[in-house]
Amino acid sequence: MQDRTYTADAEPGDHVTVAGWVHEIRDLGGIAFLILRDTSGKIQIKFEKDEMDDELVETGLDASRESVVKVSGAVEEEPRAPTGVEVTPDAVEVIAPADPELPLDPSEKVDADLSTRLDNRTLDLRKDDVQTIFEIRSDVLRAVRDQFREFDCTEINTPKIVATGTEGGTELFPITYFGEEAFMNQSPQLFKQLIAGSNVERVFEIGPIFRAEEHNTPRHLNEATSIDFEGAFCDHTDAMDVAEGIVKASYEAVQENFGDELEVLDLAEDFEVPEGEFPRISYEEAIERINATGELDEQLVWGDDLPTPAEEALGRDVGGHYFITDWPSEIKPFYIKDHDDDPELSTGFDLMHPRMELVSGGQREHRHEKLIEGFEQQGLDPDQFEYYTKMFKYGMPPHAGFGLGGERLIMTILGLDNIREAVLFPRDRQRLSP
RNA sequence: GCCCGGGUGGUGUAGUGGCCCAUCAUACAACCCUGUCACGGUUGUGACGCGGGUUCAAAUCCCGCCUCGGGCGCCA
Repeated sequence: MQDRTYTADAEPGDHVTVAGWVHEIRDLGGIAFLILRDTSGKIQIKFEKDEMDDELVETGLDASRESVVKVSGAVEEEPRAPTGVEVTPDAVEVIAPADPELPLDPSEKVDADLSTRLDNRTLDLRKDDVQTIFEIRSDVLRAVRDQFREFDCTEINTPKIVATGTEGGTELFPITYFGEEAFMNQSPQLFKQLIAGSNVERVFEIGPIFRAEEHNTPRHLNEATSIDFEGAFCDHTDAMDVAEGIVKASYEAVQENFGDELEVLDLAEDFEVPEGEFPRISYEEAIERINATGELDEQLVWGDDLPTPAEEALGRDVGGHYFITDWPSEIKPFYIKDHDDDPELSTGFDLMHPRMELVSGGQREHRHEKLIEGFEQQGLDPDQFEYYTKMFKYGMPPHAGFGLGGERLIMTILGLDNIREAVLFPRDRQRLSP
């Protein structure tokens, strides 16, 4: 439709053809208004019954809500119209009628449950705030890519069908690959390391990860988008700098490109760009601070993983993004390097938002013998990972990286209650369709 | 995987054994209304997740199943 004008571009004095959905019809008697909605916004179409062709009026006013219509007419300035302009139609065509019984209400007079919304995502996305979530998601991913390029990174794509997992076989979705057992990849971890070890050196990937865990929470998905970084000749502090830069660039993009929308929409009321450097708190200090809050029933001791209430208590105490560094080696995976001067301490770090963990990263073990030892210590068979370990025999530089949960980033930026709000078609324990 | 709490018109809800051929909002239909902007008014349409049980009587109590939400563990 080359002759179609977006509703937002209709200027007084123009004769336009607009096309979109019937948002609402308000019939006042002698005069009636049809509100037509497209991706750019809404515009009012005026029907004066006594002064206009009966058939045209009937076609326009008989259209059910959410039908797709095409309207041609003169655009006039009209202070009484919601957008200051309205169209007096000379032609109306219903292109695709909608069943009057809608599975949810896109005009948002009545809320729908999340599961009803996800079952009818097309209609759900016709709401301004829902559409804006995904416009923002798109822009955040653009900003993330731009920022990685600032950091001299090359974007890569690694396989999602793999022969072995990253950390064993328990959380993987098994599939059949030409009669052989294979899995959906839970993380690009091993592949991105193999590329960082080439002279590409610094890489990032934005792609899906698959986890077969049967959790059912507002912050977990079985298919998620991972934002991964890996850099040769980087240590864990460099990786933290990159993670911090990526998160801040995301907030800045939202502020710059969607600041006005956030003001208007019922979305992200508490939005603010994080200021200053993210504090880097050692695991040991984190435990002390959590215990000092007195919010936990039991005191934490060295070696404990941090349970959800502990993370929340520390989040309230810190009041913004922060890193937890220097985790005990035993609770971090085999590919994370220990500190040279203390093998009990790892270079692993997490980047936390007060609500939840966003990033997990660290410096990697690049020494072949140590890597093999690590496999054995975690009860994994190094032979199964030979495609990975053998490349550590041919000059693997020190390197570091992280994985950032893409949906968690969007969720925390916008203050969404449920991570499913940040995915068009989420995959969770119960949902495989649509 | 474990532990809680739910499923009532198209949508969102009220309703803890009879007072309910089930409330309200929205939607839809009809009528009235010439400037609405969540238009307003009147009338009407439309529902107790599935199966079994208890009872004179079940949306309501019990059992099983399906399904949704939340918490925990673990994670991004």
